[in-house]
Amino acid sequence: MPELPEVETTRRGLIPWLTGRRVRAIHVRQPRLRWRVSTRLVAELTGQEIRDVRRRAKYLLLVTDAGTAIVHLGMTGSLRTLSAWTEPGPHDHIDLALSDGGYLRYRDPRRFGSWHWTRTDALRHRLLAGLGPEPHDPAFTGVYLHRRARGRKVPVKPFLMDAGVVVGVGNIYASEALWRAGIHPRRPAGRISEARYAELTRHCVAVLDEAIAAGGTTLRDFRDAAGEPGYFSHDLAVYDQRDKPCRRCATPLRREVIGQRASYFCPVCQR
DNA sequence: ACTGGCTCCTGAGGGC
DNA sequence: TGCCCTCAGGAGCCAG
Repeated sequence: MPELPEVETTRRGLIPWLTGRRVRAIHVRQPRLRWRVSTRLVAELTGQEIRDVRRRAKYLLLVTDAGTAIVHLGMTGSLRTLSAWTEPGPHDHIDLALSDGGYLRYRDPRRFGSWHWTRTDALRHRLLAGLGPEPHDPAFTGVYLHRRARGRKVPVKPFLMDAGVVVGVGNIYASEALWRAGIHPRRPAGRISEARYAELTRHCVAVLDEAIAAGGTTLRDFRDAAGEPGYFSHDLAVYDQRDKPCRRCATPLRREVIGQRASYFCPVCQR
């Protein structure tokens, strides 16, 4: 669930609670996430002061002098801050006890998320090394997308969701950006003009920015660091809106599976 | 190099 | 009320 806006909303909420705090202790109640949480992470993160909370793609980076914890929220993960201890629920897998008496609590019912530890430059970690540009990176342009798409037959929607192409655009915002750009999600990536790709990059950035401003999209699980849902759900033009009238042309919106993912679009104004 | 398909896991919601 | 089925915001990995 968390796409870039949800991860960024979480990051912004965590910063005032984490930076400058020391990790007093780590409680891993369930180490079996997407990958097993390493004992090395627990050993080396304990006692460290968190210098900064950064984000690369949908990964959150807890930066310390000894190394960096690389956290992914998967589909249902959330990080919450607690000012005092409360009894953990069944899916509260990891707690960081902080030096000010607070806690950072990781909840993830489906356990598709992950926690990694690296002593060196996190951006060179194998999970991050091959990622494409951030949507806000000046390198993310129509020229860039057009070049990357050359010869590709894959539908543009899964192309846009490929983190090797551009990061952070997941199933919701890919549908939204394509609707705004008037591009059919099934159109082969290699058959879109540079000008249309330029338009698409602008819509990607705009929809992600609007979602961040609204605190993200909560469909069911997402909560920010304070436990609050995001409000961008009200502004979704197509995602999860099957049969509702298109906001532009009133045609009933369609839902089709493209690349194994539910996709929502207007069959008339997206070409 | 691409492409499509599978996989990990739990819970919500709909139909009967 | 309960059972069964389908679906869910990610993305690494594999075979062809």
